[in-house]
Amino acid sequence: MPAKLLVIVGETASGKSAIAMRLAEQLNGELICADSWTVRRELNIGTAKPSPAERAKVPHHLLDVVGPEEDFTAAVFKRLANQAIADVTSRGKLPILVGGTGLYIDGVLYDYNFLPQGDRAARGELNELSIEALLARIDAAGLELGNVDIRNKRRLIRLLETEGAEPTKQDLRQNTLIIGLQPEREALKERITARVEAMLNAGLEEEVKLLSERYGWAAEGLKGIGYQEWQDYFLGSQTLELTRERIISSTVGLAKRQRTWFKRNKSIHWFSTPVNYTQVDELVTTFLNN
RNA sequence: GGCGCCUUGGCGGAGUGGUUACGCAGAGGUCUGCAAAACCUCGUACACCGGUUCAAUUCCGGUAGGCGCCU
Repeated sequence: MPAKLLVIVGETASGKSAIAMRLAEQLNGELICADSWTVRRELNIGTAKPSPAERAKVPHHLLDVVGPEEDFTAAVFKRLANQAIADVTSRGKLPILVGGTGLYIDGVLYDYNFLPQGDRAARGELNELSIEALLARIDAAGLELGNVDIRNKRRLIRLLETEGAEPTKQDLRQNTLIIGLQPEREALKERITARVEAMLNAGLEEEVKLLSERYGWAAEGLKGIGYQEWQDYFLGSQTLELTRERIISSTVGLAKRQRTWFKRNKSIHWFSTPVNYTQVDELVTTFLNN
């Protein structure tokens, strides 16, 4: 029987951090961040990374584990997250997995057997090919398309890389409680707008400028929301106002895709926001006492 | 008052006498080593009233609103 694990999921700006901090302090817990962007060093303001003050109050794991230009994958995350969970548990504390990157979370909770990693150079070459050419290669290799989306290049490339191997997953990890936060649409949009405003006031422009100069726009870390939108601005072809609008709109789009991802998970206990803490506490207490 | 031009789905913006672009926004969805990624699906709108026609958003006339010029 694996150790108890509390999980908090939800779309971006749904208020996950606040409730996670609260529960961690209340339950003597430590946070493990399941976020594909806060894992990167130097991306601080644009990723809404927990502040030094918050990190001093409650230990946060898996922040700042790779540089802005390095590769990072869901499979690596899974390994690190499992190590962190074991570590926190071994010290008698409660691990709390919190984040909005659905694939990372599911990889841990459902024990995905990530298939072999593709060769980087080969992937680059395959990327140059057309859909037709990729389909021809798949056919030549004798691979079955199955229900792979044939209009999605990445999936076709992945099929070639894995040579048609079947991925597997397990049932939900035992001793796991998943709490989901679902804000009302309009409220979320307001929260996102306010957050982007706060990022700008906190010096996002300067952060992006430094990073783009140091690593270049092609670096992985500069491709994220809150970063790539600045490229045109620095070229002088886009106003600050429009840059702001684009960041907000990308973020809203992200929230929507995250919602879609979590929606299909029937094991999540949903809470609308503002969160009713009494109900959450009740649920968590019952979980921990069983 | 006279003459001319314009009026397309939430916004922008094409176009056609019959098969009803497109972009953005919005909605729904897929998802196993790039996931803040990549990809898929969804909108019968043509100001109003008549007329011509087998058929009008598309042609003709009028009405309303907007824009411009003239007296």
